[in-house]
Amino acid sequence: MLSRERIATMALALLDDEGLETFSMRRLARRLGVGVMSLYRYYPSKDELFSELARQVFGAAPAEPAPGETWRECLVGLAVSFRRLLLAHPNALPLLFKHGGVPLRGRPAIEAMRQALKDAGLSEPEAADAWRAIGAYLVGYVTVERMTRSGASGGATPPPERDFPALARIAPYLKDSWDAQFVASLMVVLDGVTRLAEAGPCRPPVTASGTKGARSAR
Amino acid sequence: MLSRERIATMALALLDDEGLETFSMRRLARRLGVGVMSLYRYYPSKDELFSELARQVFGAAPAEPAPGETWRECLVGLAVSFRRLLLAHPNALPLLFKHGGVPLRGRPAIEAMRQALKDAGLSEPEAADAWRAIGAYLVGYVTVERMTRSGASGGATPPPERDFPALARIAPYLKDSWDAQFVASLMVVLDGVTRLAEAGPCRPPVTASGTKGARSAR
DNA sequence: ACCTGAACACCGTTCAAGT
DNA sequence: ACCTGAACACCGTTCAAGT
Repeated sequence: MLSRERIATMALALLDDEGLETFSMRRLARRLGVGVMSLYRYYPSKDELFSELARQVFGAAPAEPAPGETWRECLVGLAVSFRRLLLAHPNALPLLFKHGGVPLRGRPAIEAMRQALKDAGLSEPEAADAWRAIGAYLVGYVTVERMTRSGASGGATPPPERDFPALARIAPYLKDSWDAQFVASLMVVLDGVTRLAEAGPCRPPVTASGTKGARSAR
Repeated sequence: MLSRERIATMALALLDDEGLETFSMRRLARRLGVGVMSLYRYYPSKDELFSELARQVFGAAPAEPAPGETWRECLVGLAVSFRRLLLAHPNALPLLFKHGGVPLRGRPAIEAMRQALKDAGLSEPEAADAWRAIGAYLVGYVTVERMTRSGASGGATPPPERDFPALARIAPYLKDSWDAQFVASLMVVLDGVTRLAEAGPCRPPVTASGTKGARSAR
């Protein structure tokens, strides 16, 4: 018996196994042992199915900030969680963008991140700048990581799925260099946030003088 | 008369006009007024053609650092240039990753960036962390920008192609909010680099204590 | 209610010709 | 030398049936 859930589950498995490029409704149907058209009773199109997958992969309940954390610890925790979420199904990463109907803005983890920035003492516009810096870093790092790690495309790169403890012992996790470098470079970004915070809430906005020397591209 | 160049030029035009999703060898051939198979005399496969396009789009001569710039000005200039390069052909951005044979590492702009970081007083490993932070920020920001700007997919989003002067007057450029926010958040990252530089060359590496409180994703 | 085969308008690419 | 049509093994999706 077919169902939306059974289809979505198998679709995610197929995506993890074979990659986005070779995914097709016909292959999915073959795996489920049904005719292609049966799928269309449950999802009106491939796009709708992909939207569901995006929701399932990236809509996972985000980590709750632990009480008593500094804003920095909170941001590191959220960033690490987010990266693990993205890497859990590496082949689904492009779906985050194409089917971006995922409500990123309202999600608790995102709000927790904004709150952490406010706790750091940033004004509203400063927090927005910091938020974009961190968000772009996250997306960019994982994108580059996915594309660089073990060849250019496709192959299922099983993520380090083991749970790492909620408390301090993540040193072994840091042995893997991708993980370590992710955190190390994140520190650079967070140092920038620290500097913003230290400059106080009345820091003047960025002016043209700060961008002197920008040059045309070609 | 067909040629590698004529095919590549038309392919880029087709890509800019209609997006990556709907690009096909058959459509390209129709646009050139030839049979599909003629294309295969010049490019052995669609993948090879795409590699050529990636080289053409992202291999453009990068901006030279102006003499007398501070490292910060240099980095801002390079980042802005790189973003404009990526946005010049937004539909080609995915090619940068899929056909990443593009020699990013050896390119002058990249080396200039590394040099700017050394000028800031960073040690070799510090420069590597800072480099990854900036690089991930660039890729992430442009990726998010591309996916958010004017709907989810496809449509040709003509970039602001006007040349802006090499000297200070880039204030009008900053009127567009994507541009302004790109620079503003880049400042946060660069503030982090400044902090690294101020801490001196002997700053201890990131330790597990800095990542206390990281939590599992689900 | 639930599933499906045939058909349509597409793909990328091979191969054996055409000029 | 340069180009090509027919053919193969694929796509997503519509539509009119089958059970």
